[in-house]
Amino acid sequence: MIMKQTQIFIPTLKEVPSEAQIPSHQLMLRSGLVRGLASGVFSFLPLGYKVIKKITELLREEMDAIGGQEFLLPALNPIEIWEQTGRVEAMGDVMFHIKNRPGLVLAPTHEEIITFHASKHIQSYKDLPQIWYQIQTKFRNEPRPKSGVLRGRQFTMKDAYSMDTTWEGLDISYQKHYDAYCKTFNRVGLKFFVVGASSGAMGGSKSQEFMVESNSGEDTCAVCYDCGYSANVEVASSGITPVGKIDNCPTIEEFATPNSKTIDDLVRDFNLDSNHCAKSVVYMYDSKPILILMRGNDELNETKLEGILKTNNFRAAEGHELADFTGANAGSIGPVNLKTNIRIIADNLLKGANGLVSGANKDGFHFKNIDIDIDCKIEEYYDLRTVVSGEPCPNCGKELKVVKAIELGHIFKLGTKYSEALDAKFLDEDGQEKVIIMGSYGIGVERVMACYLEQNFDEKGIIWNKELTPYDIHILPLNMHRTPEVESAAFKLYDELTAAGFKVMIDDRNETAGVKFNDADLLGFPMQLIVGSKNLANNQVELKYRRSGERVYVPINELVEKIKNEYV
RNA sequence: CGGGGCAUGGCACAGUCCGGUUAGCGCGUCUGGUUUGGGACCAGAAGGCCGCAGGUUCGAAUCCUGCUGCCCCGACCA
Repeated sequence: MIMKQTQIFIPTLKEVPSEAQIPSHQLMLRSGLVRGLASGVFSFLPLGYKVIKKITELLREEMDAIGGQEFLLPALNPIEIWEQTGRVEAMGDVMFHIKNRPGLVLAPTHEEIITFHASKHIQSYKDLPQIWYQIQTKFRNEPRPKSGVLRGRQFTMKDAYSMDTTWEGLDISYQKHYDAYCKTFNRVGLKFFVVGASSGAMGGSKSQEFMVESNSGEDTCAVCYDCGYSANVEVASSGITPVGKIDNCPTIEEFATPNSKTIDDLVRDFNLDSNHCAKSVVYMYDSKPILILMRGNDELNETKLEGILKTNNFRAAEGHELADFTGANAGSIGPVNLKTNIRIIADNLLKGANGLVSGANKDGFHFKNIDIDIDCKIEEYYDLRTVVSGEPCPNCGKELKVVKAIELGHIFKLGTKYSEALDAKFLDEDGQEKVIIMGSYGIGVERVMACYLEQNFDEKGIIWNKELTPYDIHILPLNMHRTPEVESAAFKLYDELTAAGFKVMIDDRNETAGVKFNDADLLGFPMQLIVGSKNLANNQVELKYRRSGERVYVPINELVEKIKNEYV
């Protein structure tokens, strides 16, 4: 069948539907790739499904290349298997439960099912290692679906699982996936970076996330594009210079600050350097107070604090608690002259600092010329602050960028959590029974598409590349319906290009040139072939490259060869 | 789950505060004609139980109550 635009279902929209907030969602709707069906649930229309199929094919190629074997596991799962690993409880409300068949749940991921099958059939070390993967629909009852296809209740995931006999084997399998993921995302044409991550409810040891920088993202990461350092801002550090000592600093002295409640007030009223204004924040943990001393303009990172306190059971102290423990209200609290004996920790940047200004624990008064070594009782110094954009990279010293990011893929060293729970064992060379050592590796298929769109569009519409585009070439015959020579030339080119292996769509609609140009730019296939009577008179057609906008006039008999050479 | 916003032809919106014949505009769609290299013009047309259910009223898109759905912020997020 000839791919005539009049016969292909591509419901484009001139205006942006009000429900779409982010570029990828707007573009998907406007160019007729998807339609929303319910919150977090989407239908893929023919053009969008072509893109999905291209992504999944690419994923298959890269998974097969590392020895992966494709499965198709059911989305409908017996709850018993999930109970054995304790994840019914761990997943909580995220897992959909079937109401009129209480023994069944909808799978939010597939570690359990893979391990179940492994436990039945993997018997010997000779059966290992294995890499099993699938591309399948997942169901998660997200509390708040958002950002179009980025966070849905139903989505497609390429999930892979490795099974090894040893931890060294797991390292190898993990590295294979790491490399395969880099290759995949490079082929797709995404700018991405990798960050270390916590494994959360998945269990296991090491895990890394593949991230794409985007304002639509839900994670915040610090990235250095020079040396490749990257980390979630929850754990990121920077190479910023400590406050340090100044020479000939006078001794500590109290002074009245009646109108200075905040660091900014102090800086303004007394012409101070905010870096020398030490900020004190008081937290309560396990019913005990702790005073945290930081540079005045720094923000406390609660994830880091959680690591230090070894509990997530903490909160900022309330007003009356501040007065009870320190002797002053917020705005005049400091590490010196505290009413009660409380634990004090400080940020690394303050180590050895002097000349500091901080609250006097007496409303309306501060101390100046504080020497932290002489005047304070700091129990320990830690990295407590949140990294800010522009600070030096802790690795190479170049500028660090703090960016929002979308999580595209996640790789885990699972270990034996699932194989132990589901009794997936094998006999080793010595006849010893051992537990299979597993890894788990996921990529969100729709997210690949959305991330690509977030990175590849302009005011006119989408800019597809060869790897993902639904069609390679868009033929735009102008005034085709009244100029037979245009029509015959356009269809002849269609045949030749198709025969040469390209996916071609021909805009045979009876529309004006402007309409065709604008729709072609919106749909964004890499090349547009404009066939008009003027150029045809010179035996030429116009070739427009969507990404650069460049147009060249090509003799018809050279066209196929030219495209073959260029489009690789 | 907490907070906020929205719901009127396919899309984007006005009308709602202050109730009153046939609910309006732009885009899109259909018909005819004129156009024809960047969303063209003229003429005509189709398409709405104004989210759903109750209530108030002589009369409800408009006021009241309940419900549902969608979007945003937060919480949450293998």
